[in-house]
Amino acid sequence: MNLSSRRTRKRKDEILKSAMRIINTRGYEAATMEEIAAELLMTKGSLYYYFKNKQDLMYQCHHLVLSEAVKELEEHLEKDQSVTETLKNMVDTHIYFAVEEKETYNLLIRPDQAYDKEHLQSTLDLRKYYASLFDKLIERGIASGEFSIKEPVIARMFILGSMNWIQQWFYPDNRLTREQLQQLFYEYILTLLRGSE
Amino acid sequence: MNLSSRRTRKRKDEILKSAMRIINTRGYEAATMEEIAAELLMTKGSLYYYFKNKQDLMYQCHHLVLSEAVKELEEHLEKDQSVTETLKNMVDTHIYFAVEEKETYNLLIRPDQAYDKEHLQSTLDLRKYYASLFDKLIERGIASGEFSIKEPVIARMFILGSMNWIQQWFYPDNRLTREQLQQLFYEYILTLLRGSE
Amino acid sequence: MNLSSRRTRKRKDEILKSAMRIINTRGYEAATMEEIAAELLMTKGSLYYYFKNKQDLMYQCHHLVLSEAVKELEEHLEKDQSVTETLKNMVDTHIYFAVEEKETYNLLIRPDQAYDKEHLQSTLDLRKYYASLFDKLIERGIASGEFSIKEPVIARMFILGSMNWIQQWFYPDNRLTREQLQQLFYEYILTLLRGSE
Amino acid sequence: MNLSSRRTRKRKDEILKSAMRIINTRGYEAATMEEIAAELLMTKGSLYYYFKNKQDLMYQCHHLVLSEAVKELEEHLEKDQSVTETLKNMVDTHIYFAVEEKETYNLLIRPDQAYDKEHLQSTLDLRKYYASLFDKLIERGIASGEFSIKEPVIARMFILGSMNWIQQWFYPDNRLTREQLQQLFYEYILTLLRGSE
DNA sequence: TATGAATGAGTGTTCATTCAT
DNA sequence: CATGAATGAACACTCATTCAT
Repeated sequence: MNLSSRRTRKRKDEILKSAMRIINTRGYEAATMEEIAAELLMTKGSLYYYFKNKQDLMYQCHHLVLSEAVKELEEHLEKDQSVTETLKNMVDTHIYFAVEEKETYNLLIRPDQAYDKEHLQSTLDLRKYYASLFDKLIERGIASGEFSIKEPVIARMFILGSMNWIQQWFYPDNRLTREQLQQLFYEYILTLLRGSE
Repeated sequence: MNLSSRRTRKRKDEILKSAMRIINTRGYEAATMEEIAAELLMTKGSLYYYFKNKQDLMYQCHHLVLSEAVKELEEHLEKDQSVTETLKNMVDTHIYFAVEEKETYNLLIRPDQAYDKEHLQSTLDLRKYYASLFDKLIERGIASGEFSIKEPVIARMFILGSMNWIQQWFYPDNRLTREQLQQLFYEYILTLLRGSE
Repeated sequence: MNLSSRRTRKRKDEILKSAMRIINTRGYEAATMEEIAAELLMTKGSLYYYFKNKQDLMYQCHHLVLSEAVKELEEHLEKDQSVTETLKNMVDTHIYFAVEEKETYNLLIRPDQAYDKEHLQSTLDLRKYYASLFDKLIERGIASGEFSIKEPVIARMFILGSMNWIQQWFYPDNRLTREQLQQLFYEYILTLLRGSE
Repeated sequence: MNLSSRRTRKRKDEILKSAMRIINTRGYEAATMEEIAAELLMTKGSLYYYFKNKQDLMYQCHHLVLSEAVKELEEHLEKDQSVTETLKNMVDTHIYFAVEEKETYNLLIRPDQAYDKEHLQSTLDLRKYYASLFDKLIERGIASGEFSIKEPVIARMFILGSMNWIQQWFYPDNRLTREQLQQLFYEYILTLLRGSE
């Protein structure tokens, strides 16, 4: 990769960061190209040098965050740790992204309305893969006898849902820090997966 | 209440029903006054006779559904049943609304952006009250020794989140009916609330 | 047709007239919705109450003029006149429209770029029908022995082309009025169609 | 002329050729600097080293083609041939350019909108000169008694118009090749110019 | 009550043009 | 010479909102 394309890459990333800030503040549809540009002291038109259109920009934001999260989860799964330790790490990661990246992360409520067919498929695929990483962990726990849960896939939906919803209500303060929240959710999930008896 | 105002009330309700259908199909921001009116064979302008503006219409939709759900929950709590039976009923109700009313119900992601101060406060208050009904049940379970859960309020967030998220992924089919889903979620929640030991 | 829809129809026609003026001055692509609206002391947005989009407005302009011309030609053909008299009338009509309606008429150079599939087909069909009216006349002349021309369809192209081009160069003044032009062109065309011997 | 300016000249010509291709495909207004540059594996900005602006580039395209056609016509006129032979040659040339160069050639419908005063005057002058070459031929025919036509200048307009319009409808195929078209048009024009008696 | 009509602020997008490097 | 990057004016189109009738 040459110098120029590296610079372009860097600028693109700056724009993505800026866009994410706006998206996480205003929401997907309310985020305007104008505002995103303004944050970077650019003009609307300049964005179109880097991104084909708004949808493209949005998609790349979404994809970037999701990819980073996926990478972290994969690393946790590959490490040689106990199932519970891995669970703690994965819960930490998921909650971290849910809290820090809010909208950009995972709460794009209507990808079918925001994206065209191609972008949509790619997004759904990545989400599915993301979810499958949690399935893998749960299966591992079941295999080792540590977990005992009915309908593990639905349970995974249950668990991810509870974590995704965090963005709706959680604002870190001294009464409840993110770390405490992560610990609590880990314990709830563990209780759930271990089963009642 | 005289005849004329009773007619107005009826018409208002029709509009609300129509608006809900649109909102649940298109989403909050994508729902246009035009489309809502069209469903009723009215014209855009006429809506403004009944509702001050779009925000007002949206708010009343939201409020109506939430109020109905609240009423059901209150009835479950008042009935003379065991804690677990009450839990099952409340879970059923919540999931029912989450699935059937989707967007109108509870997934207005950014009430702070959609509503002005007055409407916002009222909405947040109602939500808080709604949540408190679940808290009440949990406390009852703890008092009776049936439940054992750390930080019950956070746990309630956990539980409601997992149910709210259902709308994001669940489409009823023969592999998983709403009834089965309600049963499974009830069991998960029970496991969680009973605690591990 | 009720009063209201008659009023709408009238307003639509006013807009079409205004649009034609702009189109005939500025050209198809250079004509902006803004300018068309301004001429009517309306705002851009209002145009969209009457027409789906710019393409729709343009198409209806085009279609209106073409239809009027077609009607006139049909009338000429139906009248009980000699072939040469009919020819004179048809030439008069064609040149009249070409001069007075310029762009709107027939010089939409790239209908394939301006229109979507549906509008395009309809336009091409109408043009084809328009041309066929001249073919009909020529055939009549050939049948009666008054005309003698090789490849009559190509000859019709030749003739219509020469008339269409008039808009490119003709501005009526005292050296050459439209009536004189119509007479001259009629004679040229007659000479051509009668053949050399 | 030094080496450097010769190179510039060559590059300029390449750009003109490329631009013509685009213009003849997309049309005058739809042709973008971006696309023209892309065909040459250049960037938009570079075009401005060779041409002052888009108008300048367009003008030079137009001028180049027109000049080439003028040169050919002049050669035909200078050759020692019969009037009819010269006519055939000139018709061949005109139709050749009309078909092959389409838009670039002669169908720049609104030079007054595309060009500023200077470029416009120059364009109109060249066109006038171009037309005068046909006038010269017609006069020659009249002088020799071979042609008999009323208002020869208007007739020349008639003839050129019919040929210019060819681009609007003609796509060469086996039912009608360009050569056949050229022959037919020559015969039509000859018939016309010879007059009826 | 209801509507037809109009408005105007906003939004995404395009594209010729400029200029430092 | 060439380019990457940025600009800004223009444009089509949307939609909540208003108001006379």
